Amino acid sequence: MAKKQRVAVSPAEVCDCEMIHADSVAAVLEGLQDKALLLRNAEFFKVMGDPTRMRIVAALDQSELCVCDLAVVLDMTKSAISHQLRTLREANFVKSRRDGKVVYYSLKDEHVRQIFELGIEHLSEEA
Amino acid sequence: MAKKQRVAVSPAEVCDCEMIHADSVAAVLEGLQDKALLLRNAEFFKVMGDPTRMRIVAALDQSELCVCDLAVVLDMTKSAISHQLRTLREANFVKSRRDGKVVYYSLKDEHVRQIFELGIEHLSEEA
DNA sequence: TTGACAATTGAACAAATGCTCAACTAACAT
DNA sequence: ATGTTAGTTGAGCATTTGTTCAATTGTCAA
Repeated sequence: MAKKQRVAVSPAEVCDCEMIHADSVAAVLEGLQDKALLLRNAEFFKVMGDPTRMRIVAALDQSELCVCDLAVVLDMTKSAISHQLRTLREANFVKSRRDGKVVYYSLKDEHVRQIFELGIEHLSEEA
Repeated sequence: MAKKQRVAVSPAEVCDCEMIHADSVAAVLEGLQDKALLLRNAEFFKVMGDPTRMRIVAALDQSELCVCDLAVVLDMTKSAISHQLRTLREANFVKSRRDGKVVYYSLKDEHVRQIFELGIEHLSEEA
């Protein structure tokens, strides 16, 4: 009984429908990850969820490269690449080091490499 | 020598910069995954890269649920949920079964569960 | 058949996003 | 100092995207 009170407000007040399976809903609400954590997780996947950023990660997965090299590899302008590198940097996907006029980028950690490669693996299996 | 010809066109023609490290570029181009594969990979991550879809996946990771239940759990309208379920269905993230008026959704395979949970793990470690 | 409810769908609208272009900074060579 | 090249940045623009709202379909019960 006490458990049921976990659903604090009446469903009718917060959404446009009745609660069909009160038990399931209560159980899921109980075990569900923290909303903030899930949002951060979405944010993480979102970074990889862009064609250009995905290709940059794939390229850096092989070798450290400068912005110019990346522009050649992806066949895009330095500006476009640089904008996306900013996003990747802010999301902690890549790190950079400067040597003279040239800025070299590389993947930040195994973490990123692991997720990227797992995605590739799964797609390869499906085929 | 022959290897170098892999870069078919002059860099100046396809982007706005000179090639700084011809060797690195050639090597990366050589080993880089097929572009189409990378785009499909980006598409895959993109699906998880939305807060609502992420939360739906998290909820279904715990239990099969109907649209109404999901609406209560996420505190959103059935319509909004249904739209996102469509995206998830088309991307093969979830499957559905109908029982009378009610449609139940669940995660399609281990694949999805594995990637989702790997993301969560990594975020948890960082903290 | 009629009414009720679960779910889906399409149009519309606001917000977010990625690229281009031009201007700018940083570092080096002359 | 001046010029050159690598890289960054901000504004502008077109595209994509997520939610809302209203209308519609599907299923069951009376």
